[in-house]
Amino acid sequence: MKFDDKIPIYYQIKNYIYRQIIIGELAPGDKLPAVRQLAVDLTVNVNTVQRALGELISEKIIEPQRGKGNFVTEDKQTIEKLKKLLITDQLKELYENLHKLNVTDQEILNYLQDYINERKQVQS
Amino acid sequence: MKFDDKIPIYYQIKNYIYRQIIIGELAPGDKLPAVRQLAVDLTVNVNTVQRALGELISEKIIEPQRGKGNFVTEDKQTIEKLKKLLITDQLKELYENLHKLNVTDQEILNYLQDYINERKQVQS
Amino acid sequence: MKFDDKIPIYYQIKNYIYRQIIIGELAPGDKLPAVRQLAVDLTVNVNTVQRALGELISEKIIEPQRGKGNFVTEDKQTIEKLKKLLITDQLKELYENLHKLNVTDQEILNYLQDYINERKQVQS
Amino acid sequence: MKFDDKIPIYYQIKNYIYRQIIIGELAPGDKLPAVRQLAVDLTVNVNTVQRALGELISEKIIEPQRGKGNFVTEDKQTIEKLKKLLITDQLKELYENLHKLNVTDQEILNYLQDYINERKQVQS
DNA sequence: GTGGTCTAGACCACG
DNA sequence: GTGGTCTAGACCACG
Repeated sequence: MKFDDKIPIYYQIKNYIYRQIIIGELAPGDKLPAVRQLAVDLTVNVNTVQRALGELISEKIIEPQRGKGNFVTEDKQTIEKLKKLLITDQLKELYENLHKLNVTDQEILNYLQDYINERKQVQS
Repeated sequence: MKFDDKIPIYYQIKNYIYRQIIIGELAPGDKLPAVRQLAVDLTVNVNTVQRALGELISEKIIEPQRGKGNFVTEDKQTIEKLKKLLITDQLKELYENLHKLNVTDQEILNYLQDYINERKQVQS
Repeated sequence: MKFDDKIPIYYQIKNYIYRQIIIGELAPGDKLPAVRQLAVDLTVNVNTVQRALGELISEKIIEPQRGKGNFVTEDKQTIEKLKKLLITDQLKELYENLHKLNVTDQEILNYLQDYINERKQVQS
Repeated sequence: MKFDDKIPIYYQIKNYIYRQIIIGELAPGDKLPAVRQLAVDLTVNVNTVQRALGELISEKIIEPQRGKGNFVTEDKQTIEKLKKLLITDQLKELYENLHKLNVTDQEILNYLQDYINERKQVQS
């Protein structure tokens, strides 16, 4: 995994795990890879992983079981809320950043439509 | 100005100045506020402002004139390119982040449309 | 049983058994539940129970009999002393912690009286 | 400072700072000693202090100012609530632990009164 | 000088 | 094997 060096790594790991849960790669009740395994997979230090997991635990996204590992919350509502929150955060950021550049609502939609079309063409 | 404490402040200042230039708040050839003034306005340390300006200078977005201050580039094409780059970066980030959450192209557009509509309603 | 995750579980199990003995749930000479049974009851690993019992044995609170199990000491004085010790430890901890918050002797008593009164009202 | 080796050090540091704030040793708006200074004073590692402070920050008890240090919240209500919470937690723990030993409400009060009297005598 | 983040490595409680 | 905590030491952003 590549990290953006402008943002704390533990923070990017949090977002990575958020995503795994939302797309179902990690289902409710699933055990996360061992902390040390995650550290190897992500080529970061164990403590950095711990920091990310620590925050996820305090957010009730994952639940630790002593000596067994960390598990994705069984509460599907929590996950559903998380998904909506992440999506809205993204939309909000795009919207506000483009508005600060004096781009109008309609232009934002057009730009996005164009962007998507271009990606399709490149792809095909 | 509020800063996101996950991202270096000097970096956020750079983006702030990019925006001022793109929306014409700072026109080509305009003199930027004095470094010390910017530091006061942004409630930030002078060194931090200097670091942001240093990078803008090496990117040719602004040009220093000895003893006079810093001036926005006269090259309108550079500014136009900058604007496109910033917009595309935003779109790309939204698009990729939502795709990582398994949101389809059409859904992205719908979500954005919904988001914009909701904002309008709140506003009015 | 719920465990405080800031304190070693074996330590909390020790206190749990202390209590069972003091309130007579486990009388002098009584056989303790089998280690494996305790582990199930407390939803804890057998090793953890063993560690707690090991310390209780070295404190002469319980006595192991080869192949038969562990038995509560017959020495009632030992139990009586244990009770006084536990109570005094509790009082000492309360007293010292509140004194560190600059609460006076009289205030401690008042606070406790108030606390007890409130509990009664909630109950009734 | 002496630490109880059954409880995480970072947790004991949190409580230590809680106390300093409640007794006014650290007043609202006061700057805390530098992280590295605290580490020296408490003879623990800087990271351990950081962990304690990190939690105090997320609890809004202290506020970090980038590059300047950490400051006690100016919100006296937050501090007042904290004090009440700490006292109630102590009372609750005493009460519940003694009740588990079958000590009655009246006995708890008597024991505490006796304990306080004894301490006075020893002192004088 | 001040806090924030990270790495490397260790030891412990628990399963 | 698994996570939790801690130490020692480093580098960076910011003041």
